[in-house]
Amino acid sequence: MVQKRKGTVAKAKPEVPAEPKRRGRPRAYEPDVALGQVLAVFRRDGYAATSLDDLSAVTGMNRPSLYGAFGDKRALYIKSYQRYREDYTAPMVDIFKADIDIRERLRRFFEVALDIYLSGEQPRGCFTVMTVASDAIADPEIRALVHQGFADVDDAFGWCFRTAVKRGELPAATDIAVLSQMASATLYSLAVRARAGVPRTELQAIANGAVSILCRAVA
Amino acid sequence: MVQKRKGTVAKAKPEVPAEPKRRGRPRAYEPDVALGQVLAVFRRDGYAATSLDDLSAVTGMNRPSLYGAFGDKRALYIKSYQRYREDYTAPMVDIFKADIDIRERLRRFFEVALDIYLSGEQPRGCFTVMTVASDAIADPEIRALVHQGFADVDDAFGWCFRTAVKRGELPAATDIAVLSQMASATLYSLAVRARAGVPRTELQAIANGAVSILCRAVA
DNA sequence: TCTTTTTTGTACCATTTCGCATTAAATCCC
DNA sequence: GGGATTTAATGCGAAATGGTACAAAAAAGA
Repeated sequence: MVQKRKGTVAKAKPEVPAEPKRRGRPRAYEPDVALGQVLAVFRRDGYAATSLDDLSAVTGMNRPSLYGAFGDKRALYIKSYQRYREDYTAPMVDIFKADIDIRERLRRFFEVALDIYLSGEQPRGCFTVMTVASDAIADPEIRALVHQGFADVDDAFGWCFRTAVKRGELPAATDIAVLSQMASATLYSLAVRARAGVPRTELQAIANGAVSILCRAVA
Repeated sequence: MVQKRKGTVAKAKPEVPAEPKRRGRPRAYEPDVALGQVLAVFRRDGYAATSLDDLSAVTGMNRPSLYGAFGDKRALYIKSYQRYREDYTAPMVDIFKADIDIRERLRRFFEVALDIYLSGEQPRGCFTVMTVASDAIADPEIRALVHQGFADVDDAFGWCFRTAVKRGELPAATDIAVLSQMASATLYSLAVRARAGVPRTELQAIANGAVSILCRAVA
């Protein structure tokens, strides 16, 4: 039971942006928390291997509540995917804001990625890769999300390399598109190897090697 | 019905290495063919989303026959994985034997990979990546196969770069391990994007870009 | 022809899965 | 307090799933 404040000083403190004093029986769960738990299971087992009972168990919600709150399994997966993306854009934005050179920026980028991929007791990898590798990729809406994910990552790296060129860290003739896709490739490779159980030190070595190749001066 | 020769000139021509005139009712299927069909379904839908009924349907074998021939679903998956690896080592070996420079060798490597990843009416991607991204990766034996797959690919690229150094195409100081892992990363990236529906021309551009980065002379 | 051997094909079982219908509970508004 | 409203909880039902038992079929060998 989570009850937050009981109608004492309600007026002065809005807390959450909108809490319009709902009418009926109060929810026994926090939608955000539940979705986070759902995401964790999807990340562990993938789309097909996850049953609604699994999600019911992990959230403590029974199936009808789950259904009422989020919709069917497909809707739950899509919401989980969006949640995943939201969760991990914040730490990435920090890296963009930092006044650092391209090597350090890439290093931090891969470091955060490894945090994500290795989270949990068992390494989870990347939700996007898991989605692509599942039968869920046959779904047009999900495929569109994945494509957006690709583009966002490519663009993020593109910004990094473009900024590096502006700062004079890389030559003007740098092929930004190619480097970005190579950096993205490194990311997917880390995701795959991480989920397969490759230890973090080894993954860091791969990331470091990638940085040195991607940032070395051309002849 | 496939019957090959009936006891006419059996002695002179062994055809298949061992066909010891089996005793009971003849099989109504060709194990190799069936396993190929099983592989195709696993590649399309992944481990969890594939049911024994699906496999029964595609092979034309009923479930008990399937079970008797290959074992349970897990055994079927492992055998499919091994079959996948076997199927695609031959074309790779050809690339090793060819007397070509590193750029051409990598180009062909990625070309064959794209043939694999884009095979079928719907792009299938890489079995290894699909396995990693599924819940099957929790299985130690399957995980061992995946790790072997990683190592084999890294080693194959390693041989390519080592040979290139020997041939004077790359400087002696080349970090072969790093380049190999980058090439592997490119491969996984192609696999992921291919399965997500990225068109071949775009994938080829990525591959070409990777080749130019991996083979450019250092400063 | 009759037995033995191997596979096929049908049927079955226990469990899981998804989805929904219905009832019980908890809160707000009057 | 009484109705309205929203959610929780139980449970049903139809279909799918993995796996197996058992009898029929098709071949070889005696």
